[in-house]
Amino acid sequence: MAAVRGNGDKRKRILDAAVVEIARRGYYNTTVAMIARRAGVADGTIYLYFENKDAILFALFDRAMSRFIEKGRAQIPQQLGAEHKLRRIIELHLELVGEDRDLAIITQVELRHSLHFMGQLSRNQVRDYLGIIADVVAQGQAEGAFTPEAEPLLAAKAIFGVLDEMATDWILSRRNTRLESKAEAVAGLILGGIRLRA
Amino acid sequence: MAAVRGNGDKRKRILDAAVVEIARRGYYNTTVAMIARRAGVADGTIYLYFENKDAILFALFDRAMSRFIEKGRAQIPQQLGAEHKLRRIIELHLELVGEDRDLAIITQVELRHSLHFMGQLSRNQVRDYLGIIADVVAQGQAEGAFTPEAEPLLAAKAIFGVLDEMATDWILSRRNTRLESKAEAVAGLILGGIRLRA
DNA sequence: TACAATAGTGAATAGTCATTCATTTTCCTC
DNA sequence: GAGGAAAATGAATGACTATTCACTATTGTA
Repeated sequence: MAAVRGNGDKRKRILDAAVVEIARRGYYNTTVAMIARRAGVADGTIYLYFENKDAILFALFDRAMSRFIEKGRAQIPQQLGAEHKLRRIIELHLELVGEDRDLAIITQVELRHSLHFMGQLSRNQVRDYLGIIADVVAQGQAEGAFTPEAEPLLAAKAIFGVLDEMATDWILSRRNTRLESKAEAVAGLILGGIRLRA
Repeated sequence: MAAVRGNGDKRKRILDAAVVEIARRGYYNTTVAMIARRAGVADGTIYLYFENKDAILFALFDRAMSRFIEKGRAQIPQQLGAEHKLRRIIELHLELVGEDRDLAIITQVELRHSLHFMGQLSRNQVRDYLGIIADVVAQGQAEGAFTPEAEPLLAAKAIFGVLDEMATDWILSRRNTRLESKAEAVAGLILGGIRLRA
Protein backbone atom coordinates (compact mmCIF):
# COMPACT_ATOMS: atom_id res chain seq x y z
CA MET A 1 0.00 0.00 0.00
CA ALA A 2 1.00 3.61 -0.39
CA ALA A 3 3.46 2.38 -2.94
CA VAL A 4 5.31 5.58 -3.71
CA ARG A 5 8.09 3.39 -5.05
CA GLY A 6 8.73 -0.04 -3.75
CA ASN A 7 12.47 0.48 -3.51
CA GLY A 8 15.15 1.59 -1.14
CA ASP A 9 14.04 5.08 -0.26
CA LYS A 10 12.33 3.95 2.92
CA ARG A 11 14.99 5.15 5.28
CA LYS A 12 14.87 8.58 3.75
CA ARG A 13 11.08 8.62 3.85
CA ILE A 14 11.13 7.73 7.51
CA LEU A 15 13.62 10.47 8.34
CA ASP A 16 11.71 13.04 6.33
CA ALA A 17 8.51 12.08 8.09
CA ALA A 18 10.24 12.24 11.45
CA VAL A 19 11.42 15.79 10.82
CA VAL A 20 7.89 16.97 10.16
CA GLU A 21 6.23 15.13 13.02
CA ILE A 22 8.87 15.91 15.61
CA ALA A 23 9.00 19.56 14.58
CA ARG A 24 5.25 19.84 15.11
CA ARG A 25 4.78 17.91 18.31
CA GLY A 26 8.17 17.53 19.92
CA TYR A 27 10.11 14.32 20.24
CA TYR A 28 8.37 12.87 23.26
CA ASN A 29 4.93 13.70 21.99
CA THR A 30 5.58 12.06 18.65
CA THR A 31 4.86 8.35 18.54
CA VAL A 32 6.62 5.90 16.32
CA ALA A 33 3.22 5.16 14.82
CA MET A 34 2.82 8.78 13.74
CA ILE A 35 6.16 8.75 11.97
CA ALA A 36 5.32 5.45 10.31
CA ARG A 37 1.97 6.74 9.18
CA ARG A 38 3.42 9.86 7.58
CA ALA A 39 6.20 7.85 5.97
CA GLY A 40 3.62 5.44 4.58
CA VAL A 41 5.16 2.38 6.18
CA ALA A 42 4.10 0.00 8.90
CA ASP A 43 5.14 0.59 12.47
CA GLY A 44 7.36 -2.43 12.44
CA THR A 45 9.19 -1.28 9.33
CA ILE A 46 10.74 1.54 11.30
CA TYR A 47 12.63 -1.07 13.28
CA LEU A 48 14.15 -2.55 10.15
CA TYR A 49 15.93 0.75 9.60
CA PHE A 50 16.46 2.07 13.12
CA GLU A 51 17.32 0.29 16.31
CA ASN A 52 14.87 2.30 18.32
CA LYS A 53 13.14 5.63 18.52
CA ASP A 54 16.18 7.48 19.83
CA ALA A 55 18.20 6.31 16.87
CA ILE A 56 15.88 8.24 14.58
CA LEU A 57 16.74 11.48 16.32
CA PHE A 58 20.42 10.66 16.21
CA ALA A 59 20.23 9.94 12.50
CA LEU A 60 18.37 13.18 11.92
CA PHE A 61 21.14 15.09 13.56
CA ASP A 62 23.82 13.27 11.62
CA ARG A 63 22.14 13.96 8.34
CA ALA A 64 21.69 17.64 9.14
CA MET A 65 25.23 18.07 10.37
CA SER A 66 26.71 16.31 7.37
CA ARG A 67 24.90 18.60 4.97
CA PHE A 68 26.08 21.53 7.01
CA ILE A 69 29.74 20.58 6.98
CA GLU A 70 29.63 19.45 3.36
CA LYS A 71 28.18 22.73 2.17
CA GLY A 72 30.61 24.61 4.37
CA ARG A 73 33.58 22.82 2.82
CA ALA A 74 32.33 23.50 -0.66
CA GLN A 75 31.54 27.14 -0.17
CA ILE A 76 34.40 28.53 1.84
CA PRO A 77 37.37 28.92 -0.49
CA GLN A 78 40.63 28.15 1.18
CA GLN A 79 42.46 31.20 -0.12
CA LEU A 80 40.10 33.77 1.32
CA GLY A 81 41.20 36.22 4.03
CA ALA A 82 39.92 35.54 7.52
CA GLU A 83 37.37 38.34 7.59
CA HIS A 84 35.81 37.20 4.34
CA LYS A 85 35.80 33.62 5.51
CA LEU A 86 34.08 34.60 8.70
CA ARG A 87 31.48 36.59 6.83
CA ARG A 88 30.90 33.60 4.59
CA ILE A 89 30.47 31.32 7.60
CA ILE A 90 27.94 33.67 9.12
CA GLU A 91 25.96 33.87 5.89
CA LEU A 92 26.12 30.16 5.35
CA HIS A 93 25.06 29.30 8.86
CA LEU A 94 22.02 31.54 8.69
CA GLU A 95 21.17 30.40 5.17
CA LEU A 96 21.34 26.74 6.00
CA VAL A 97 19.33 27.00 9.19
CA GLY A 98 16.87 29.30 7.48
CA GLU A 99 16.39 26.93 4.59
CA ASP A 100 14.16 24.41 6.32
CA ARG A 101 12.12 25.55 9.25
CA ASP A 102 11.12 22.07 10.37
CA LEU A 103 14.70 20.91 10.40
CA ALA A 104 15.69 24.07 12.22
CA ILE A 105 13.15 23.31 14.91
CA ILE A 106 14.76 19.93 15.37
CA THR A 107 18.28 21.27 15.65
CA GLN A 108 17.50 24.44 17.59
CA VAL A 109 14.88 23.10 19.93
CA GLU A 110 14.24 19.38 19.92
CA LEU A 111 17.80 18.22 19.95
CA ARG A 112 18.50 20.18 23.09
CA HIS A 113 16.32 17.80 24.95
CA SER A 114 18.40 16.45 27.64
CA LEU A 115 21.98 16.10 28.64
CA HIS A 116 21.62 12.63 27.26
CA PHE A 117 21.19 13.87 23.71
CA MET A 118 23.21 17.03 24.04
CA GLY A 119 26.16 15.32 25.61
CA GLN A 120 26.14 12.12 23.60
CA LEU A 121 26.19 13.33 20.10
CA SER A 122 25.37 16.83 19.35
CA ARG A 123 28.46 18.14 21.04
CA ASN A 124 31.01 16.00 19.26
CA GLN A 125 30.10 17.44 15.94
CA VAL A 126 29.50 20.87 17.33
CA ARG A 127 33.07 20.78 18.53
CA ASP A 128 34.26 20.17 15.00
CA TYR A 129 32.24 23.11 13.84
CA LEU A 130 33.62 25.31 16.61
CA GLY A 131 37.07 24.16 15.57
CA ILE A 132 36.51 25.40 12.04
CA ILE A 133 35.49 28.82 13.31
CA ALA A 134 38.37 28.92 15.78
CA ASP A 135 40.81 28.22 12.96
CA VAL A 136 39.49 31.16 11.03
CA VAL A 137 39.89 33.37 14.08
CA ALA A 138 43.45 32.17 14.51
CA GLN A 139 44.12 32.79 10.84
CA GLY A 140 42.84 36.33 11.24
CA GLN A 141 45.13 36.90 14.16
CA ALA A 142 48.09 35.59 12.20
CA GLU A 143 47.19 37.91 9.35
CA GLY A 144 47.09 40.80 11.78
CA ALA A 145 43.45 41.43 10.97
CA PHE A 146 41.92 40.24 14.23
CA THR A 147 42.72 41.25 17.76
CA PRO A 148 45.34 38.99 19.35
CA GLU A 149 43.64 39.29 22.74
CA ALA A 150 40.81 36.95 21.88
CA GLU A 151 41.36 33.30 22.62
CA PRO A 152 40.27 31.63 19.34
CA LEU A 153 38.11 28.90 20.83
CA LEU A 154 36.36 31.32 23.16
CA ALA A 155 35.75 33.67 20.27
CA ALA A 156 34.41 30.76 18.23
CA LYS A 157 31.96 29.88 20.98
CA ALA A 158 30.84 33.48 21.20
CA ILE A 159 30.29 33.61 17.45
CA PHE A 160 28.42 30.33 17.50
CA GLY A 161 26.32 31.65 20.36
CA VAL A 162 25.30 34.70 18.39
CA LEU A 163 24.38 32.66 15.32
CA ASP A 164 22.54 30.12 17.40
CA GLU A 165 20.51 32.75 19.20
CA MET A 166 19.58 34.39 15.91
CA ALA A 167 18.39 31.03 14.67
CA THR A 168 16.39 30.25 17.80
CA ASP A 169 14.85 33.68 17.79
CA TRP A 170 13.84 33.21 14.17
CA ILE A 171 12.24 29.86 14.94
CA LEU A 172 10.21 31.24 17.79
CA SER A 173 9.06 34.35 16.03
CA ARG A 174 6.30 33.47 13.63
CA ARG A 175 7.22 36.33 11.33
CA ASN A 176 8.37 35.20 7.97
CA THR A 177 11.44 37.25 7.51
CA ARG A 178 14.35 35.44 5.98
CA LEU A 179 16.92 34.49 8.52
CA GLU A 180 19.86 35.31 6.29
CA SER A 181 18.71 38.92 6.00
CA LYS A 182 20.38 39.46 9.37
CA ALA A 183 23.76 38.23 8.16
CA GLU A 184 25.24 41.63 7.36
CA ALA A 185 24.26 43.22 10.66
CA VAL A 186 25.38 40.21 12.62
CA ALA A 187 28.74 40.18 10.90
CA GLY A 188 29.14 43.85 11.74
CA LEU A 189 28.51 43.16 15.41
CA ILE A 190 30.80 40.19 15.61
CA LEU A 191 33.64 41.90 13.82
CA GLY A 192 33.34 45.32 15.36
CA GLY A 193 31.74 44.77 18.75
CA ILE A 194 29.45 47.41 20.08
CA ARG A 195 31.87 49.91 21.51
CA LEU A 196 32.27 52.94 19.30
CA ARG A 197 35.56 53.00 17.50
CA ALA A 198 37.76 55.89 18.46
CA MET B 1 6.22 9.99 57.76
CA ALA B 2 9.34 11.82 56.67
CA ALA B 3 8.12 14.71 58.76
CA VAL B 4 10.84 17.24 58.04
CA ARG B 5 8.47 19.94 59.21
CA GLY B 6 4.75 19.58 58.90
CA ASN B 7 4.22 23.10 57.63
CA GLY B 8 3.94 25.11 54.48
CA ASP B 9 7.29 24.50 52.85
CA LYS B 10 5.95 21.67 50.70
CA ARG B 11 5.71 23.64 47.52
CA LYS B 12 9.32 24.69 47.87
CA ARG B 13 10.39 21.16 48.72
CA ILE B 14 8.66 19.85 45.63
CA LEU B 15 10.32 22.42 43.39
CA ASP B 16 13.72 21.79 44.91
CA ALA B 17 13.28 18.07 44.40
CA ALA B 18 12.15 18.63 40.83
CA VAL B 19 15.28 20.62 40.02
CA VAL B 20 17.50 17.79 41.13
CA GLU B 21 15.58 14.98 39.50
CA ILE B 22 14.95 16.74 36.22
CA ALA B 23 18.55 17.89 36.01
CA ARG B 24 19.71 14.31 36.39
CA ARG B 25 17.29 12.48 34.15
CA GLY B 26 15.61 15.04 31.95
CA TYR B 27 12.01 16.11 32.16
CA TYR B 28 10.41 13.25 30.27
CA ASN B 29 12.43 10.63 32.05
CA THR B 30 11.52 11.97 35.45
CA THR B 31 8.30 10.63 36.88
CA VAL B 32 6.06 12.50 39.23
CA ALA B 33 6.68 9.67 41.69
CA MET B 34 10.42 10.35 41.65
CA ILE B 35 9.90 14.00 42.46
CA ALA B 36 7.46 13.13 45.21
CA ARG B 37 9.86 10.63 46.69
CA ARG B 38 12.76 13.09 46.82
CA ALA B 39 10.51 15.79 48.23
CA GLY B 40 9.33 13.39 50.90
CA VAL B 41 5.67 13.70 49.99
CA ALA B 42 3.09 11.37 48.50
CA ASP B 43 2.49 11.32 44.77
CA GLY B 44 -0.95 12.80 45.22
CA THR B 45 0.38 15.71 47.24
CA ILE B 46 2.08 17.08 44.17
CA TYR B 47 -1.35 17.70 42.73
CA LEU B 48 -2.38 19.83 45.68
CA TYR B 49 0.34 22.27 44.70
CA PHE B 50 0.55 21.91 40.94
CA GLU B 51 -2.12 21.38 38.36
CA ASN B 52 -0.06 18.82 36.49
CA LYS B 53 3.46 17.78 35.70
CA ASP B 54 4.04 20.54 33.16
CA ALA B 55 3.10 23.14 35.75
CA ILE B 56 6.10 22.09 37.82
CA LEU B 57 8.46 22.95 34.99
CA PHE B 58 6.70 26.24 34.41
CA ALA B 59 6.97 27.10 38.09
CA LEU B 60 10.64 26.21 38.08
CA PHE B 61 11.24 28.65 35.29
CA ASP B 62 9.25 31.38 36.99
CA ARG B 63 11.16 31.00 40.19
CA ALA B 64 14.52 31.06 38.44
CA MET B 65 13.63 34.04 36.31
CA SER B 66 12.30 35.99 39.27
CA ARG B 67 15.52 35.53 41.17
CA PHE B 68 17.40 36.57 38.10
CA ILE B 69 15.50 39.78 37.56
CA GLU B 70 15.39 40.60 41.26
CA LYS B 71 19.15 40.29 41.64
CA GLY B 72 19.63 42.20 38.44
CA ARG B 73 17.53 45.10 39.70
CA ALA B 74 19.40 45.18 42.98
CA GLN B 75 22.86 45.01 41.55
CA ILE B 76 22.84 47.27 38.53
CA PRO B 77 22.94 50.85 39.82
CA GLN B 78 20.88 53.21 37.73
CA GLN B 79 23.51 55.91 37.48
CA LEU B 80 26.21 53.78 35.92
CA GLY B 81 27.50 54.41 32.42
CA ALA B 82 26.37 51.97 29.74
CA GLU B 83 29.67 50.15 29.41
CA HIS B 84 29.86 49.51 33.12
CA LYS B 85 26.24 48.41 33.20
CA LEU B 86 26.84 46.01 30.39
CA ARG B 87 29.89 44.59 32.11
CA ARG B 88 27.84 44.16 35.25
CA ILE B 89 25.09 42.36 33.34
CA ILE B 90 27.62 39.99 31.83
CA GLU B 91 29.16 39.23 35.21
CA LEU B 92 25.82 38.81 36.86
CA HIS B 93 24.44 36.53 34.17
CA LEU B 94 27.42 34.23 34.37
CA GLU B 95 27.50 34.34 38.16
CA LEU B 96 23.85 33.51 38.53
CA VAL B 97 23.85 30.67 36.04
CA GLY B 98 27.10 29.38 37.47
CA GLU B 99 25.75 29.38 40.99
CA ASP B 100 23.62 26.27 40.76
CA ARG B 101 24.53 23.67 38.21
CA ASP B 102 21.31 21.71 38.54
CA LEU B 103 19.22 24.78 38.00
CA ALA B 104 21.43 25.73 35.09
CA ILE B 105 20.77 22.37 33.49
CA ILE B 106 17.07 23.06 33.74
CA THR B 107 17.28 26.50 32.20
CA GLN B 108 19.94 25.77 29.60
CA VAL B 109 18.86 22.33 28.52
CA GLU B 110 15.59 21.02 29.86
CA LEU B 111 13.50 24.09 29.35
CA ARG B 112 14.33 24.11 25.67
CA HIS B 113 12.37 21.00 25.24
CA SER B 114 9.83 21.79 22.69
CA LEU B 115 8.25 24.70 20.98
CA HIS B 116 5.48 24.17 23.43
CA PHE B 117 7.64 25.11 26.39
CA MET B 118 9.92 27.51 24.59
CA GLY B 119 7.10 29.41 23.01
CA GLN B 120 4.64 29.41 25.87
CA LEU B 121 6.63 30.82 28.65
CA SER B 122 10.27 31.08 28.38
CA ARG B 123 10.12 33.68 25.68
CA ASN B 124 7.84 36.17 27.41
CA GLN B 125 10.28 36.65 30.22
CA VAL B 126 13.28 36.33 28.01
CA ARG B 127 11.88 39.25 26.05
CA ASP B 128 11.86 41.34 29.19
CA TYR B 129 15.44 40.40 29.81
CA LEU B 130 16.40 41.23 26.24
CA GLY B 131 14.62 44.53 26.70
CA ILE B 132 16.80 45.39 29.66
CA ILE B 133 19.95 44.70 27.66
CA ALA B 134 18.62 46.59 24.66
CA ASP B 135 17.97 49.62 26.86
CA VAL B 136 21.56 49.58 28.02
CA VAL B 137 22.74 49.42 24.42
CA ALA B 138 20.50 52.35 23.52
CA GLN B 139 21.80 54.26 26.53
CA GLY B 140 25.35 53.64 25.37
CA GLN B 141 24.51 54.95 21.93
CA ALA B 142 22.93 58.06 23.42
CA GLU B 143 26.06 58.60 25.50
CA GLY B 144 28.15 58.28 22.37
CA ALA B 145 29.98 55.29 23.82
CA PHE B 146 28.48 52.60 21.59
CA THR B 147 28.31 52.42 17.84
CA PRO B 148 25.10 53.89 16.46
CA GLU B 149 25.01 51.30 13.69
CA ALA B 150 23.87 48.48 15.92
CA GLU B 151 20.13 48.03 16.27
CA PRO B 152 19.72 47.76 20.06
CA LEU B 153 17.41 44.74 20.11
CA LEU B 154 19.57 42.85 17.64
CA ALA B 155 22.64 43.67 19.69
CA ALA B 156 20.83 42.51 22.81
CA LYS B 157 20.01 39.18 21.18
CA ALA B 158 23.62 38.78 20.12
CA ILE B 159 24.82 39.50 23.64
CA PHE B 160 22.30 37.11 25.10
CA GLY B 161 23.39 34.50 22.58
CA VAL B 162 27.01 34.79 23.66
CA LEU B 163 26.14 34.51 27.34
CA ASP B 164 23.79 31.65 26.71
CA GLU B 165 26.34 29.70 24.73
CA MET B 166 28.95 30.21 27.45
CA ALA B 167 26.48 28.85 29.95
CA THR B 168 25.54 25.85 27.84
CA ASP B 169 29.15 25.09 27.12
CA TRP B 170 29.91 25.21 30.83
CA ILE B 171 27.08 22.82 31.60
CA LEU B 172 28.20 20.31 29.03
CA SER B 173 31.86 20.41 29.92
CA ARG B 174 32.41 18.46 33.06
CA ARG B 175 35.36 20.61 34.05
CA ASN B 176 34.83 22.51 37.22
CA THR B 177 35.99 25.91 36.21
CA ARG B 178 33.88 28.74 37.49
CA LEU B 179 31.64 30.13 34.83
CA GLU B 180 32.13 33.73 35.90
CA SER B 181 35.87 33.48 35.27
CA LYS B 182 35.06 34.05 31.62
CA ALA B 183 33.28 37.33 32.27
CA GLU B 184 36.20 39.62 31.55
CA ALA B 185 37.14 37.97 28.27
CA VAL B 186 33.53 37.78 27.16
CA ALA B 187 32.99 41.45 27.92
CA GLY B 188 36.05 42.28 25.86
CA LEU B 189 34.71 40.37 22.88
CA ILE B 190 31.25 41.85 23.09
CA LEU B 191 32.47 45.39 23.47
CA GLY B 192 35.34 45.29 21.04
CA GLY B 193 34.45 42.61 18.52
CA ILE B 194 37.20 40.56 17.01
CA ARG B 195 38.47 42.85 14.30
CA LEU B 196 41.71 44.53 15.26
CA ARG B 197 41.28 48.19 16.10
CA ALA B 198 43.11 50.49 13.81
C1' DT C 1 7.15 -21.61 -12.75
C1' DA C 2 8.99 -22.93 -8.19
C1' DC C 3 11.76 -21.71 -4.42
C1' DA C 4 14.23 -19.05 -1.22
C1' DA C 5 15.54 -15.28 0.65
C1' DT C 6 14.44 -10.63 1.85
C1' DA C 7 11.41 -6.87 3.08
C1' DG C 8 7.32 -5.38 5.04
C1' DT C 9 3.22 -5.69 7.99
C1' DG C 10 0.26 -4.61 11.97
C1' DA C 11 -2.02 -6.78 15.85
C1' DA C 12 -0.60 -8.18 20.33
C1' DT C 13 2.46 -7.55 24.25
C1' DA C 14 4.32 -5.75 28.21
C1' DG C 15 5.21 -1.94 30.46
C1' DT C 16 5.05 2.65 32.06
C1' DC C 17 3.07 6.64 34.40
C1' DA C 18 0.11 10.85 35.10
C1' DT C 19 -3.72 11.54 37.61
C1' DT C 20 -7.65 10.50 40.77
C1' DC C 21 -10.12 9.77 44.96
C1' DA C 22 -11.62 7.12 49.06
C1' DT C 23 -9.46 7.06 53.24
C1' DT C 24 -6.41 8.72 56.96
C1' DT C 25 -3.85 12.17 59.49
C1' DT C 26 -3.05 16.69 61.15
C1' DC C 27 -4.58 21.05 62.65
C1' DC C 28 -7.50 24.31 64.77
C1' DT C 29 -11.23 26.03 67.55
C1' DC C 30 -14.24 25.91 71.27
C1' DG D 1 -10.69 16.50 74.08
C1' DA D 2 -14.48 16.62 70.65
C1' DG D 3 -15.44 17.61 66.21
C1' DG D 4 -14.98 19.34 61.80
C1' DA D 5 -12.11 21.31 58.20
C1' DA D 6 -8.00 21.08 55.65
C1' DA D 7 -4.04 18.62 54.15
C1' DA D 8 -1.89 14.54 52.92
C1' DT D 9 -1.74 9.82 51.45
C1' DG D 10 -0.88 6.02 48.11
C1' DA D 11 -3.22 2.23 45.87
C1' DA D 12 -5.98 1.86 41.87
C1' DT D 13 -7.26 3.51 37.34
C1' DG D 14 -7.08 4.34 32.66
C1' DA D 15 -4.39 5.64 28.86
C1' DC D 16 -0.89 5.38 26.09
C1' DT D 17 3.02 3.51 23.29
C1' DA D 18 7.73 1.36 22.14
C1' DT D 19 8.81 -2.81 20.55
C1' DT D 20 8.16 -7.62 18.98
C1' DC D 21 7.13 -11.38 16.00
C1' DA D 22 4.21 -14.64 13.45
C1' DC D 23 2.69 -14.02 9.19
C1' DT D 24 2.37 -12.12 4.20
C1' DA D 25 4.14 -10.02 0.06
C1' DT D 26 7.84 -9.10 -2.97
C1' DT D 27 11.96 -9.95 -5.37
C1' DG D 28 15.52 -12.39 -7.59
C1' DT D 29 17.27 -16.78 -9.25
C1' DA D 30 17.55 -21.27 -11.39
